[in-house]
Formats: sequence, structure tokens, C-alpha cells
Amino acid sequence: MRPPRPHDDAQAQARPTLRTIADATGLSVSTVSRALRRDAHESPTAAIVHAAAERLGYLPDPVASSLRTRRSGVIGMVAHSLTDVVQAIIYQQVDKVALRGGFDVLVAATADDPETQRERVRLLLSRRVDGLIIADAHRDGAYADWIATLGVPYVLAMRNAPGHPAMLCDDYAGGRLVAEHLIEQGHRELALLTGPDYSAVSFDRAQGFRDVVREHGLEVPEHLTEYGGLHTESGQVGMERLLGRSRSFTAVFCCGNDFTAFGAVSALRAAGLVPGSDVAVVGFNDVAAAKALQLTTVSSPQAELGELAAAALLSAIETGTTPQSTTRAPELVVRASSSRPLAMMRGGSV
Amino acid sequence: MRPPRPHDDAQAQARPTLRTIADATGLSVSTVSRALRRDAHESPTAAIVHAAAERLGYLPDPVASSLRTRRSGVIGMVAHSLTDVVQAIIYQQVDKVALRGGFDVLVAATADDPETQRERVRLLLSRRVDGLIIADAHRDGAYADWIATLGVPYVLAMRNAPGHPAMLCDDYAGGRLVAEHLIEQGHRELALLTGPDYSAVSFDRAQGFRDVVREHGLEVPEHLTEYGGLHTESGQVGMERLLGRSRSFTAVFCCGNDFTAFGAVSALRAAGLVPGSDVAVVGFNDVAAAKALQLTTVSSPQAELGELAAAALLSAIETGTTPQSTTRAPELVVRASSSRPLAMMRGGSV
DNA sequence: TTGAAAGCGCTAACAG
DNA sequence: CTGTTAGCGCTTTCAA
Repeated sequence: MRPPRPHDDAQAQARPTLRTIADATGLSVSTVSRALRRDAHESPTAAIVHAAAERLGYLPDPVASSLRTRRSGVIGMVAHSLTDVVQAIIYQQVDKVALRGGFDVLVAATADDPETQRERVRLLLSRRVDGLIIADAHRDGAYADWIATLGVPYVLAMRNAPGHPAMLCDDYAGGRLVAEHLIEQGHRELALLTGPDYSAVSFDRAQGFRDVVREHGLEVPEHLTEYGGLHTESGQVGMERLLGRSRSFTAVFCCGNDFTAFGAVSALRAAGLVPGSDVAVVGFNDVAAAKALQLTTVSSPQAELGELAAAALLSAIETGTTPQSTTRAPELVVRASSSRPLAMMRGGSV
Repeated sequence: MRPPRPHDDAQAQARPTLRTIADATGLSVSTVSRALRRDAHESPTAAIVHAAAERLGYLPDPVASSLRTRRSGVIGMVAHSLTDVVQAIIYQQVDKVALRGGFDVLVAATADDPETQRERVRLLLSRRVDGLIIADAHRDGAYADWIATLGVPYVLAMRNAPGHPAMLCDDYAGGRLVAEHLIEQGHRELALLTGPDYSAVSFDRAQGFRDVVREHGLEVPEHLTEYGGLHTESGQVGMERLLGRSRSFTAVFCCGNDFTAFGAVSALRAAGLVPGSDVAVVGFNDVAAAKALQLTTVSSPQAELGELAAAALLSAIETGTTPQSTTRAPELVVRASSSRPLAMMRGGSV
């Protein structure tokens, strides 16, 4: 009735510990422990210990050391969904930077559900993560405020909440870029497919968009504004609703992301309209598919935000200081879906 | 010179442990430990202990319990990249199932690089993961064979390697479906954009495709075969190369995934050809964008594979048995990019 | 520098 | 069912 230890056959020798090395070298466990944390060439003892460790195939046990040091060497990242490629890119960069710093990353997806957010963060905390990267913050701030009370270093990425350290894209500026571009292209009746209202990201983009429109003496009327969400499907539904109310608009800004723009394109086409010609379509983020599909969009520095967030968090963990918030500028990428008239507009089902 | 314990101000009371509860209830630590693992209503003691734990805000320390039990409650998933939405979907399902079973998931991305694969797996092992889900297996089997020697329960997902427990899509059948469809549509000159050759997935799809073509007395000649990889860019480059050699083919199967098909579409359009009309394009996986973009593709049960893999792994961890391999059938999804002639083919830049 | 000793929080023999 | 005891592998006082 032994505990179910994995693979402890009779002959399977136990994994070497500090004890093993100590016995092999005739040193004490504490000396070995110390030596292992110096470089091999720093002292003769260190060299001996490192050699023995190498020879015995010693691997440190982070669990045991965690228990003692109260540091897990793990950071938590909470995202709304990793199937959103923007979040996946952020995660990837976080992982890269964390790995370099000797940390592992535990991710948790919350689907932007407040209850799930709390649950998953608590779970990460019980795993003793040394810090948190929050990529699913909500505009109302309740969530981020709660995070701040946890006593764990943290930093927001991509999504803003007022008063918290955050690595952000200037979404407001991004929205402005889109409006300026469309108006310059001669569009006067502009429609807006919004993202979720809990996200400061889409809120700010819409804000910037509307402001520029207003500055030009125009407006985005209520009936040309519709919820577009964050997914292809919701973008499609949003555009269908828009088309049900009006056919007079000549351009639409899908400020949630590029996927909603793809959905909008799909709905336009289904309605017999030619995207890019009858209706200009602009997305946000510049995901890989946007290029192939000739979607005008705004390129946001997601990868950089991920790196920045991770680097900031690691240094916050080291030094105990609060990270400095940073904002990066987005860039407009004009493609066929918003530049008319254009030869390449016609032709191609895809 | 204390260790840098996070947030241990004078007044910040220490986090409650079993000891705290033991003292509060007058019981011993071991009784508390046991009671906590029973349901509250199972015995009077259990009820008392649970109540006290609740009142004191006790949270179990998985690190400490790991050290003792030699089980971490964490499973590792190794993927080639989470920015590949197919892998992200698998991860998401794995996470869902694992969470339900009380496990956390540690992911590692390897970019399909053999050295990175080893490194990251070793890292997961040093974190004492209780099992591994391998979603980036290679066809040559060396990697999977190595995994098998580790003495940790594991299961492959999506990507096959001979002789290992795996949750798979019948990719060969998927390839056949595509060829049958295209030939039925009247295509005779078929091009093939392959995926990476280390992946059994794309290899099998290409195999199935070629077999059907051959059964119809046709063939996919060397000069109509080109590497398409797994990304939009590589798909685009592949199609450019194809077009540089021939303009006579009327259909192309991008067997790597849908993204390479988007890339191919882009290249076709840049060459003045109309995708879906001049050249039929078929992808693989049926990602969300494929629907909006009218791409014919093969729907593979990624989500299900993720669930199956996680469930199989958990039960392997529990019972010590080797998981049973499972294969699921793919499904052809015909859209505008391969059904000609078609009204909706014309028009639309996107 | 080094080693002895204590202990992180938990679980599991073992004996009552 | 309960408590006592021991110890997982590691780090870190403390004294030599």
C-alpha cells in the first residue's frame, strides 16, 4: 500500500538529490546547495559539485525549493481566450521572456467572465505564482482593483483599467487613424461595429473614431452602430443587423478585431454587396490572415506588449517596485478592403 | 536579511495552514489533513474542520502537498505554437478537462524544433508534471519514442507517431475527401501545397489526396507540388513558386492548414487569377475565418481531440494504464472557393 | 568557506 | 477515528 509513486520499480534508481551529490563528493548538503548556485569556475568546490551534478544527472526540484523560498518561479497569465490569436501572441512573448528569466508561465483563460476571472486567479495564487499578467482586464476596474489587493506583483497587458500598471497600445489613436483614413477616402456615411463594452480597448478605439468623425462635422448615428464582439460570428451578425437597418453607409470600422471584420465581409457578400467596393471594411490588429485577405486594419504591437509586460513583471518581482505603464503607437495598414476604386477589388470568392 | 517573502508586513497575518486550523479546533494536524479530504458531512469532525477552514480562509498549499505526494497536480502540454489556433483549441479543451479533474496545465511551445522539444519537456519534468500531452509529435518517431522512455504517462494529440497512444483525426481520409471533391467538380490538373514533412498530419493528408488522384488515373506531378508550410506567408510563397512553374492547374489542395490556403489565395490574386473561379482552393481544419472567407476546407475535430487526450491522460495518471488510441473522422465543408461556376465568386476584395 | 540543524506545509506510516 | 512521528528536497540561519 505505497503511495502511487510514478515509476518506482525496484531497479529504477531514485532521482538524484542534493543528498546524492553530497554523498558522492563527501561534502554536506548545504555546501552542495550553495555551490550549485555559484558558477562552476567561481571556486574549486563549485567546480567539483557542478561536475558531480552533471555526472549524476541531477535536476533541481523546484517544488522543494518553492516550499522553502516561498517563490515558485512561476508567473500566471490570465487571458480571455488563447484561441484569440492576439492573446496567444501576447502569451507567446510572455513565455519567451519568462523562460529566459527562469520562470514558467501558467495560463488561465476566463472568457471574460468575472466569476471565472476570480476563480482562476485564486487558483493561480494557490499555485503560488510570483506575479500576474492580466490580459483580460475590464474597463470598470473592479477586477483590476481586486487584483491590486492581492499583494502579488502584477501588470496589465493590452487591456487597460484606470490606475493600474499596464502595457498598452494607444487604441484611441488607432481609432482616429481609421476615421481619418476613411474620410480621406471620401466616405461620409460611416458605420461602426463595436467590440465588447467591458473592454477599454474597443471602447477607446470607438471613441477615437467618433471624435475624428465629429471633428469633420459628421457623425456615426445610432442606427449605424452595432455590436460586433470579438468573433467572426458576432461580426457577421452585427453586419446583418446593420444591413437590416440601412444600406446607405459606405464604410464600416470593425473595432473589436480583424475577425469581426471577416465576419462583416461575409455578411456583406451574402447581402450581394462587394466588400471593398460597395462598402469599405476596416479591422484592427493586423493578424496574419488580414494580409492575405487584403483587409485594411490597424497594426497593434501585441508581441511587444507581451514582452514589455513580462519584462516589467519580472523586474517587479525582483525589485518589489511597481512597473511603469507604457503605451505604444498603432499603425494604419491600408489594403484593398478600403481603397477604392481598385482593380484588385473585383474577383475572387475568398 | 530575510528572504524576500512577498508582502509579509508586520500586520499581514500569515496565511493559515493546517497548523492554524489544528490549533483553532484543538485537533491534530493530521486529523485536519484527513478531514479536509473528506466531504464536510461525512463525519462530525469533518464538518468542524471544514467550518474552521472556511472561517479562517484556509487555502491548501499544493506546493507542500506536491513535495510530499510526488504528484504535482499539473499536466504538461507541449505544442508547436499556441498562435496556431488549432493548437490553441486543443489546449483550451485540455485545460477545461484538466481543470475539472483538479489539474492545472503547463504549456510549452517548441516551434517544432527537436532541441527545443527536449528542453521544454525536461523543464516540464523538473516541474514534476504528472503527465504529458504531446501535440507536436514528429513523424519520424524519435521524439515520441524518447517521451515514452521518460516514465511519465503521456498521450499524443493531433499529430501521430507510430506505436504511441494518440488522439487523432483521420487525416488520410481527409485528404481523400478533398481529392474526390475536386475531381467530382471536374478538375483534372491538381496542385498540392504540402505541409511540413515532419508532420504526419500533412503527410497523411497528401497521401490520401494522391491516392485518390491516382485511382482516377490522374497524378499530381512533381512540378505541381510545392511546400506550403503552416503559415499564411509560406502558403503564399508556395503558391508563387507553383505559379512560376505552371498556370495550367485548376485546383490546389493546401494540406497544411487553412492559413496556407489564405496565403495561396493571396498569391493567386496577386497573379491576376481569381481564386475559386480560375483556381479552386481547399484548405484544412475549418478555422473560424474559413467560413467568413468562403474557403472550402476539411473540418477536423480538434476540440474533441483535445478533450479526448486530456481525459485519456487523466485516467492514465489515475490508473497507471496506457491510453487507448482513438481516431475521429474529418468532414468536407464545401464553400465558394471550390464550387464553380458560382455567382458569389465574383466581387469582393476580401 | 563549511557543516549541523531547523523547518517550509503537507501526507502517511504506525500505534493507540 | 485519532495523534505521534517522520520526512519529501531544499534553503538558510547559526556557529565553527
